[in-house]
Amino acid sequence: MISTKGRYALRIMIDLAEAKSDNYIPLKDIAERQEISKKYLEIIVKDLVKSKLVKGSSGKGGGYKLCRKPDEYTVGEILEVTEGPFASVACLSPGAEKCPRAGCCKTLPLWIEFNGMVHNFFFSKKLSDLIK
Amino acid sequence: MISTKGRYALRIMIDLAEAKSDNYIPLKDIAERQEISKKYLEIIVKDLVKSKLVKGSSGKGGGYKLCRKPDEYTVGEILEVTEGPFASVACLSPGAEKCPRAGCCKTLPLWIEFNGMVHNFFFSKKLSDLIK
DNA sequence: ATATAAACCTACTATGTCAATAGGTAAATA
DNA sequence: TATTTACCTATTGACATAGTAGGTTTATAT
Repeated sequence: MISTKGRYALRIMIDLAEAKSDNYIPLKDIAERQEISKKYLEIIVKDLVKSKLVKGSSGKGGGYKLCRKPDEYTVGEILEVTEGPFASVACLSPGAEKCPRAGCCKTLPLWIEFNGMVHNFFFSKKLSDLIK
Repeated sequence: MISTKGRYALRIMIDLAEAKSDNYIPLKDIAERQEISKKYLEIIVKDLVKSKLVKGSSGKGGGYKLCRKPDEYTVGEILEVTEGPFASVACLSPGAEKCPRAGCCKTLPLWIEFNGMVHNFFFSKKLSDLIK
């Protein structure tokens, strides 16, 4: 289940990618266009800034803009920044204590295969694929 | 993220599918083999019984057994019974109030495509594929 | 008949995550 | 210097997850 954080992050990125000018776009404008609380978007955009997906500029005339061209972002990296790494089951999440049953687990190969498929899906989609 | 309920349900089904005899298998045995609390498995197996995936028999000599052959179950139906329907985002879950932005949402096609892929993955895998 | 072993049933609980809200401070521009 | 914007810390209500606890009913073996 993709949470609102990831989905809203993607919408922020799309909104920025669709901007005609090279100016910084205030979050207030994005919030209005996307009909999402600006306060909540602040939390999300902070993750995007921290991960160098967007850059912010304070003060009058400030806002946010992309750091790269839309075809240089994958959907996967945008989602991972806000949702954490893709892991369909707990035992596959990075930093999980290794399961003592891993050697004999009949379901593990299924989760690994699923995880790989999900990863591949999102990392082969680009931000530019979602525009227009 | 697949929760323990779905994962344990799958392990119960695999355990039953691997039983040599046609006898009912007590949950106590499954719990010991799988190293999962029997009490918790009771909750999960109840869903499996309710959905006619397994049948139970009370009393001495009782337990659980499959209702069909292992190749007649899909992994998808087992997971859905315990986890609820697959829905990668809230707006695609059955019974969700329809989103007013659906018409112009740039991300919706992505979620629909992803959802379809996940659904197809799990419903084309059979229980018998996980054995041995 | 009766002891036993099993399913079946209802309720409770601790913990954590999600989806925000609230109220500020710092920075840059007009 | 007023205004606009990003940036920061803390808090909250609701819900889901992952169980635990203790009992009742049902069927079999002796």
